[in-house]
Amino acid sequence: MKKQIQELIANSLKTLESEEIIPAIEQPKITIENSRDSAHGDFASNIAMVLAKVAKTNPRGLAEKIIKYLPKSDIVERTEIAGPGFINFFLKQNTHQSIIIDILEKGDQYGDSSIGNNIATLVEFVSANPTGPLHIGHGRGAAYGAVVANLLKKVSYKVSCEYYVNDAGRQMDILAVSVWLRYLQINNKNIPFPDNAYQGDYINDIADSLQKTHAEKFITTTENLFPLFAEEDPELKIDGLIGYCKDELGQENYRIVFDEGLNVILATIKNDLNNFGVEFDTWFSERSLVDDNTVSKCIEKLTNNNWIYEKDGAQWFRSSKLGDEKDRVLIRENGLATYFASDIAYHLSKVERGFEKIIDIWGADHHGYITRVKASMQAMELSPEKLEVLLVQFATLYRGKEKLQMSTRSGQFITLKELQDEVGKDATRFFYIMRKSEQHLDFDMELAKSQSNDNPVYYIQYAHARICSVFRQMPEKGFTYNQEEALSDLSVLTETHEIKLLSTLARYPEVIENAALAYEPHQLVYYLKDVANDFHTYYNASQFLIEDNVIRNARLALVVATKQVIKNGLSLLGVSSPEVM
RNA sequence: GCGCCUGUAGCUCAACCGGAUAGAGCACCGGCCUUCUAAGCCGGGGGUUAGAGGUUCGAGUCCUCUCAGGCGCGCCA
Repeated sequence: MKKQIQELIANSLKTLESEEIIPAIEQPKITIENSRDSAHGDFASNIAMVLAKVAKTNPRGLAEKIIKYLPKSDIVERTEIAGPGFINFFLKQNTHQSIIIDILEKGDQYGDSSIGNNIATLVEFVSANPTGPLHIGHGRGAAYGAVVANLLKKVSYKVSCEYYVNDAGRQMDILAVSVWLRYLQINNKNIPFPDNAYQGDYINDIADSLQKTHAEKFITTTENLFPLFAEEDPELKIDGLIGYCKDELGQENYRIVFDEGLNVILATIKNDLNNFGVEFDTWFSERSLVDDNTVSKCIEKLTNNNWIYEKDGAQWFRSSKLGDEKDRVLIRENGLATYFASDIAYHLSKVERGFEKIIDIWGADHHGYITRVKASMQAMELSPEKLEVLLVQFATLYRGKEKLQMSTRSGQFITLKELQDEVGKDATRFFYIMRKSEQHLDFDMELAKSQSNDNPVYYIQYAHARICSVFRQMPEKGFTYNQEEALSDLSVLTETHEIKLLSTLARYPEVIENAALAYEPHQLVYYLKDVANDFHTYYNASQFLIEDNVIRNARLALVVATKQVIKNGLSLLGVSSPEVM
């Protein structure tokens, strides 16, 4: 509808120019707003104020001329000049009412848009290290990423969701050592366990299952193990243990222990995400980038193009030439590639797999990382503008006023699963995305539980359930609903609350498009609150199940359309639309 | 110290590429259930949009500075 009004104005301006009433001017984009106040009509444009200066006239005068030359329209009832020079558009009532027909025809597809043009898009999110179960911070990224992906799909981006599995690197070695030490402890209680190894009970579980499947296969002599615990620097201590573990077990057995930890934890993660309603198309292994030489190819290419130099025994990438604060190490003195090196290869892979739009969703603590990844894409000639990095602030967990410190290594954290079990899936997902993603989120579990009845998610779901209830009661009360007849005579929907609800429903496609293009699920959340509010108000003001056939049918059609929009919106958020509450 | 982000009602947050009188929820006060679910609706109080300048027809929104908070500044990931 906005587009139609835009065209009307564009036409008028063209006429004004050709009639030489105003000079030929370069036109800015004509913006049309939804009026906040119904006294200002349905839509408003500020075009007269924007163009007044270049047209060398005053805004109200220009507005008058624009209105005079507006082409006739089927949808506009009248226009008005208001305030400093706004042009307000009042729509004909049947324009409002016809949205019901549109909604009921399109059903689940109402709100779809083609603006994404089937552009191949990769959304990578969560990607937590598989060193433990997902905690509450990951949950926010999971909910956010899933909804962003849903929104983009709705507006015709061809979306693939991916989880990058960091199955290489030191953290994973620490995990393997943690498992191995717990395994050894099963047979020898005297073996110590370092503070900075992974403490969680799940490590014991993995060790137990290792014991069950492989019995005593990984038990080695431990005489040389004990002295390693004497090392004072905890990081050196754990590195010493890693080295010892690798040497004692040998490559093959070390891999078995390592993979047991990886696979068990990854399975837990997958399971928790599925239960949370978050699914991935691909699970991309970091190790695979090393194994298939993508990493080394990248290093080679960068070296050939003089993006790499050697200093202090390490290989450095000249990121400072591309906007970064300093150069970054790709290959360490000890010969191992850094995480950043893998990431360069990973982004090469993303481009090589044909993705035109690459969305990375990271925790906000990684924001300093953006410049160097873009720099690396530049150096790799990979069009860094394809990459869009979205940051999600961490959620801080509270129990009442008590802030819960969390760290994966210490094993003290509330998992996503526990949160979901306690708060419920719908409320958890809704809570996570009802705020702008770059805002801090204080997730108070006490509050989330105790106030669960006041949670806005129920407000919206309640509207849906109420509508379902109306239709359950209908036959009991001896009424019928004839949709065909309803759609042929919607003109009886003229009450204030009806018009309000109709115009809110008409906004849905625009909301989806805006929310998708801005990667802002919370826009949809706020919109759905509006829909629910308009409906509840209407519900309290008007009776739907009444004798008058024409009015009853028309009202029920409006109510069905409302139900459809709520269901479409909630399903994008991954929240259920209950029929009974 | 440098860089990025944030600062809106008592609390938690909105405000559609700069638009009209800055809006909701919670909390507080007052109304509405012989009528489709009161998990609801209606009304009321509550603001110098952290502060000071600037840009223009017009600023919560853009620019500069100050203050306050968060995050980042590894041959960790």
